Order: sequence, then structure tokens, then C-alpha cells
Amino acid sequence: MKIKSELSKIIESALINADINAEEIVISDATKPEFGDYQYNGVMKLAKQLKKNPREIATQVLAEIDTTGMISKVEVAGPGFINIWLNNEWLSEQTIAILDDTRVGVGQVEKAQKVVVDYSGPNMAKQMHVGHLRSSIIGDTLSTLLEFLGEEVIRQNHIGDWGTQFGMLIAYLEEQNTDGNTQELKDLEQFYKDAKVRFDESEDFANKAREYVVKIQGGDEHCLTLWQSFINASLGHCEDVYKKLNVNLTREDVRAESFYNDQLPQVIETLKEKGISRVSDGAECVFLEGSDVPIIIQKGDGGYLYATTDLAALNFRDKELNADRICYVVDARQAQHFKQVFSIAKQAGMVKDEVALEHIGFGTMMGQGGKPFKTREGGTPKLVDLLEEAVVRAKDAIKDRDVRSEEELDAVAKAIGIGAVKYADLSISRESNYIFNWDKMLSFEGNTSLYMQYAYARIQSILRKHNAEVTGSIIVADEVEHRLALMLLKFEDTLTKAAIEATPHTITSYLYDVVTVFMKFYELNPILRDDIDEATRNSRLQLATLTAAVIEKGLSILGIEVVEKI
RNA sequence: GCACCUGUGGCUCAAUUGGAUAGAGCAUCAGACUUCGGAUCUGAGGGUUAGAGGUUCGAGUCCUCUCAGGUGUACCA
Repeated sequence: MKIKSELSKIIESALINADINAEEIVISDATKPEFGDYQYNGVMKLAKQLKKNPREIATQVLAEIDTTGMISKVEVAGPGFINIWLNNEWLSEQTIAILDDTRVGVGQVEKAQKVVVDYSGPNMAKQMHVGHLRSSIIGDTLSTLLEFLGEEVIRQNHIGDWGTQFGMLIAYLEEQNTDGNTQELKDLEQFYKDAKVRFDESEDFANKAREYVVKIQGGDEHCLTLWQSFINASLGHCEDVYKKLNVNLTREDVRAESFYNDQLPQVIETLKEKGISRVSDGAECVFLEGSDVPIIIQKGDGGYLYATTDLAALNFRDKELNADRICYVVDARQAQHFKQVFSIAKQAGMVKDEVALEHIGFGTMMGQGGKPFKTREGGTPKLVDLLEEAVVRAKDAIKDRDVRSEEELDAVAKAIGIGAVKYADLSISRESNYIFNWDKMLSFEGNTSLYMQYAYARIQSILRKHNAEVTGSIIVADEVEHRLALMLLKFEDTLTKAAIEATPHTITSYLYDVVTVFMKFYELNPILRDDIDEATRNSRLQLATLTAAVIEKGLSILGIEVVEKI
């Protein structure tokens, strides 16, 4: 239900009837319950343009507002706000209409955009660590969200599979293989360290490593085979993490750095031809306006840099993938890099003007005390370990709650533990740094996934207890039911906003509001108690059912599972 | 040096992009139970939005300066 755009239409025709021109009509949520459900604040701006008294204009507009359908009441307040109340019967009709809808009232976009979402992008030389967490889950949520709204999403996992360190790694892999020991790749971190030790201790090995770098680049079959098997193993590690994390990235989504290798000379050629780049100190450089430091696109020795690869990728995404919107879910510290690369790509016509290029930046994950996240030993924690710890902690938190089988406990612990890690991350506004805190994320209180999952389980418990078909209508009878029904109908507006701005926390804070209102409703309005008449009971049961559906769908967009019992 | 980002109750975060008296959760204190799952709910205290100017009907949000912290910045990605 697109409530805001429905209201915009009503206000628009009121403005037309009042003989007033307005370009864009923005409806916002009321800031307080006394001010109604929604408000239109545009009159003040219009009054300024028309040089008239805002309250006078507001009164004129007010007289033209149609209050026969969704709106029950309107008023002029303050300097010229128009406050809007929605009709309870309208809320009843709308909520009952979406009760059997698997999309809980969320429509699909009329014209699908092609959206490329570039996220995760792990480096194949190393094990995934906590630094990859945010990109992976924010990007995945964004993808799921856009897909749900009907956009055509093309996921791109731009893995780092190219560079000098691979010479060392495959040389070491070869050495290990001849010993018949292929298990070494279990721990990439260790493998890397061991290879580095060999590199430092043996001149022969170091030379071989350097030689292998050149050979891979030259297309040497033996080396490429080694390289490929290394990448396969490393990618396998990533896939384990994705599976644990409930992140939807597959091999089909992998478009590695190396994929763009043969397009790099063309990128340089194009930039040279268009006069965008020039040689400086032996390197091919682009000097952007307002900056005296160049962006190097080709080193003095002929090698390419990541800006070059990114340009090739942009070109590919525009020309081959035909993207309308390209989102890079990458650490906020790379803001400048993307600004530059986007600017060059547009100047050079590698990306059409109308294509939206967005850097979806996010802040750094911090440990306690706001310092960089480290293990007790001072290293960077591996993502697998972190996720395993989350599940163990979740299990510990719920093990005394209820008698159940070990399998059940494991499944619930997994949903809760992983959900906690993801929710904690997604519920903070993307751009700010975020402080990782186990106790907070695994709390039943406050804005946590566990609180949402708990609310869902409670509703399921009520429905199980009732154990019968629920029919009849939803009667929005009092203030709290009004708020709950309206909240449930706001789902689509919320998702739309989150998709446009790429802000998952919009969804979490909405879900938190839904659950808070539901908890109030639940305290004030008993459902199954004996003295409740059947019509009321059915109405309340249906509101509860719909609430559960919104929670379930909302969490699933965040890649978080619900459980029937906690 | 230059550029960008951040600064909101004790702590962790919001604030619909310039709207009404800046909202939540932790924590603190005070209440509610013969519990439809109390790991819940109700209420209270706690703020000069780092500071100073400015723009206007109206500023946490925009502009200028100052302070504090962070990040990036020529051949890594």
C-alpha cells in the first residue's frame, strides 16, 4: 500500500481545486500522535512563493480535501501545517485485503530497472575476515530488497584474484602438492603466512614466485591451472561463509578482477584518445579538476591499477549488462576513489549520462571502546570464527528456556546468532562506524533481531493455542489498533524508501516500531481470554497474523530467519 | 599541507533530507502479574544537538569561522 502517494493525489487535487500550483507534493509522517497520522507541510513554501499568508492558504486547501474515503479528518495547525487523520474503516478494509497476500500488500515497480549491486568482493589470497562482513550483508539486503520490489538485480562479486601475491601462493601450492599434502588450504591465513616464510627464507623460492607472476600473466598453462585450483579452494571458503551468513552469492555472481584483464589496454586507449589522460612522470595519469594529485591508470612499467579495473568494470556494466543503476557497496573510506572513477567513466562515455552511479559507503566495524576490531591475540578475526561464536553464544542464551531436542536447539541458535550479527549491523545507519557488542546484539530487549524473533514466536504461540480457522473482518476499534493497522500498511512505503536510499536501517527501525506497537496492543487488548467475543477475537487474531507476516517478510529481506518457538 | 567525513542525555543510536515541544534503547529510579510466552508492559529523571556567528516565518540539518576526533591523499587493492 503506497499510502503517501495516495495522500499526495488527494492533496494534489485539493490544491488544483483551490487554484494553486505545486510542483511536488511531499507527505510526511506526523511528528506526534496529536498531529494526526500524516502531515502536509508544503503550504508554507507555496505561501512564500505566492507572497500570501500561509494559514489562509492552508485553510483554502483544507476546504477542498476529500474526506469521504481514506481520510477521516484534517486540520490546519501552527504556521500552516495540514494534519491528516486516516479513517478506521478504510484501515480495516485495507488490512483485511492484504491478509492473504504473500507480499503483504507490497506492490511491484511498474517498470523494472536493471540494478547492478557490487558487494562482498573478498580477496582470494586471504580468508574472509570481519572487514568483509558489512559489504556482504548490506549488499545482500539491498539486492534482496530491490528484487522483492520488482527490480532486475544483477549481483556482482568482484573478487580479488589477481596480483603479485598469487605468484608466491601458487608456487607454494605447487610445493605442497608435490608432497602430496593438499589439506594445507584449509586455513588460508596460515597458508599465506607459511608461503611468506618460504618467500623470505629461500631466494630460489622467491625467484620462482616472481617468475610465476609473469607466467600467469603470460597465460602459462601450468601456472594458470595452479592458480585456478587455488582460486577454487579460496572461493569455496567464501561460499561456506555465505552459506552460514545466509547471503545469496553464487559462482554465477562472481565477476573477478581477472575477468577484466584483456579489457584494460582498451580503457587506456580510450582515455588517451579522448585526451582525458596524459603521461606524467612516466605513468599514464588523469588529472581531475580541483585536484593536483593524479589518478594513475597505468604505471610506468606498463602495469595497471585498480582504478583501471574499476573503469573496465563500469564500462562492462554499462555496455554489456545495460545497467540503469550501479551500486558499489564498499567501505566509506573509498569515497574519493569512487568519486574519481565515476567522474572519469562519465567523461569518457564509458557509462551513459543517465546511469546512476552510487557508492553505497559504510563505516568501519569497531571493537569495544571504539578501537579497531581485533582478536585477543591482536589479529583480525576470521569471519567463520565470528559466526561460529555467535551461534554458540545464542545457544547459551536460550538453552535453559524450554525443553526441546538438540536439533531444534541448534536450528534456533543458528537463526538467532546469525540474525543478531546481521541485525546489529543493518540497524545502524550505514555510514557511521559501528561498535560490535555481543551482549547488546543478543539481548531480548531493545532494537535487536531477538526481540523481533521473540515477538514473532509469541504470535505463533497464540495462533497455535487458538488452533482454528480465523475468519471475519478486522475491526479497527481503538487508538492502539488504529496505530497498529496503519503501521502494518506502511510496509511498502518503508521498503521503497530503504531501496531508494539504500538504507537497511530504515527497515529495522520500522520493524521495531511495528513490534513495539504490537506489544502495546497485546497488553491492552486480550485476544484469547474467555470474555472476548468472537468477532473481536477474530479481528485481533487477524491483526496478529498480519503483524507476524510483516515481521517475517521484513526479516527475510534482511536475510534473517524467524523461528516458531524460542 | 590539501580534501572528505564525524561530533546529538552517562552509554549505543534515530530524527522522513529545512518543519511544530530533538525521539528510541541500554543503564538509573518508581510502578503493573491468580502470566493469551513477564526475556513483557506503564511511568519518571536525564539535552544550550562540540562552540561562535549568519541565512528565514522556522536550523541538529544549509553557509562561514573555531575546537576535537577520524579517514584519504603519484605508480598496493
